[in-house]
Amino acid sequence: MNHVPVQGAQVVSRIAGLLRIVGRKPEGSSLVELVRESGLTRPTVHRLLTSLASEGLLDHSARTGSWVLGPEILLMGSVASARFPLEDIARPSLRRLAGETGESAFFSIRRGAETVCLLREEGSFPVRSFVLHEGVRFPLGVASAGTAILAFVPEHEQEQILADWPTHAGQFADGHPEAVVRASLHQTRQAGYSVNPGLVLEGSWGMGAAVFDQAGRPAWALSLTGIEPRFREDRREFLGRLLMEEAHRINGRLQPATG
Amino acid sequence: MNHVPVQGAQVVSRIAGLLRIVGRKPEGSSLVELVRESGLTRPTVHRLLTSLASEGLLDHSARTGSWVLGPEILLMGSVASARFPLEDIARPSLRRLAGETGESAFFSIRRGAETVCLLREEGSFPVRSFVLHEGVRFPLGVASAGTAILAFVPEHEQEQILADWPTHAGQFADGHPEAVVRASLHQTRQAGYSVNPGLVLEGSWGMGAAVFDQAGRPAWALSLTGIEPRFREDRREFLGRLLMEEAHRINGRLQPATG
DNA sequence: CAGTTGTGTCCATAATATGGATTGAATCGT
DNA sequence: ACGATTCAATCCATATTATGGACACAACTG
Repeated sequence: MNHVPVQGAQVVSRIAGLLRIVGRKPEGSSLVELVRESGLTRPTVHRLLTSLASEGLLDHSARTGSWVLGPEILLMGSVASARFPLEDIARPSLRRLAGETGESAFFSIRRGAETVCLLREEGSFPVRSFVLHEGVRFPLGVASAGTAILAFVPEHEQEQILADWPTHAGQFADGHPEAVVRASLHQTRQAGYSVNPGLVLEGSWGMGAAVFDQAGRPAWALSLTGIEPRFREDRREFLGRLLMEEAHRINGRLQPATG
Repeated sequence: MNHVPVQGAQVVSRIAGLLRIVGRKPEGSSLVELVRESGLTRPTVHRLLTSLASEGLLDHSARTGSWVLGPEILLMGSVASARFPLEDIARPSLRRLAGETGESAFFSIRRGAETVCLLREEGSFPVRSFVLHEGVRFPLGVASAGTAILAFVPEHEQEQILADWPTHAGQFADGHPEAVVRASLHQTRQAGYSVNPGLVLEGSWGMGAAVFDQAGRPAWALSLTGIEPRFREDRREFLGRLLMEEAHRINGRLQPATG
């Protein structure tokens, strides 16, 4: 949880943190889980959650006891997406990717030093990975989407992240030694697309391509995931070309996500 | 702003209020506007906005000075919509409605004693009303969507709202005397669809049909808007039938929005 | 260039959120 | 069947934290 409250109102920071955690999993989170992840005390978390729920920002499933994003978030999200017409712009590409490859296709956005999965389109192939779904966050440089984006970020920003790699990578530091990441970034710049050979979860492979905003910055990514046998050498070129083709169609059509 | 902070954390209530106000207009709101609408003092609003922006929940356009919903809202909205697959379920109906009628079509949700516009699909007819768009809220019973929903709400809830109609209707009380609303509700129950003969804005007509959730409650609505000549008597039956047909397709397919 | 309107910042004060402690409910293991 | 364990909910004295009056500044306006 590397969020530095900037000034004043740290309640805002706490609330935002809780919302983010709840928003990571569509099925929601339990109180203890939120206490653990947020680092706050139980009474505080409980009170904030209750208040947020009474405002409609969260929902509390009495049955399972889990907290999920509420209807007001849905409403606001609907308004926010007027500025980012993802369904219109990215969805068709995901449909084509999933359709032509059979794998599951994803659309992610860069948020600071993270990527967040925004859209998912299931493929037809019967074995599917559920590591990635809407709301899942990875540090930049981890997983195919984050690698595709980081590879095309300005060098000084890249170095900033790599300089303190273990901290940045957090729980993924083990499976992603700095040298491997650097090599992967280099490879990505060469090929134009990234390959994640099951580093996040063994056997669960992925490939990604960066999508650039109007200002030419890598702000989004398309990616595919599936099991290892579907990402063998001979198929990679085909998948990579497809990803880059679709990324190219979206390039420049989405506003930069400032902030 | 009829929001009663339930317990504890009233900052949450303030924050939620601000987010709601910002979320009413896709183009965002200015600081003064937010101060006026929220009833808070300027420094407080400013501090909260700044904090919210630093968390990515809002964006601050330095150029226009207006505050808009930020990328984090988009992300969370994307996750929340996994629970309410509006694009999959409601969008096709809107496309058909707009396509077959030429008018603009809308999908709204009931939130407590309000309706909130969630989706908009522009029609082809060259004169279009922009009274209704994503994020716009009306008191239940005002505008065609709110009338369609209120008409099928359990009678005691209906009476609860009508009992204190002027307060509930707020700025719309003038154009919507209680007697007119009662008649309109009755009419809606008879026909199955609602008609708003330009009560919100003269010349801007609308028609709506309620959509019921799995529990059989009127929780959503489809509606059409356009100018008066397009809603003359002879065309209303056609539009009403179309609305009800599409509403019927969606009925029961959307979860109830608890809270 | 004085008047107006809107934005941004400071800081003493008071109000508000905090969290340790307690109780209650539910699930588990033997 | 029952103590042990885990999780949820609530209370309330305390001090941390948000508050808003006052001030400063910038951008228009007539």
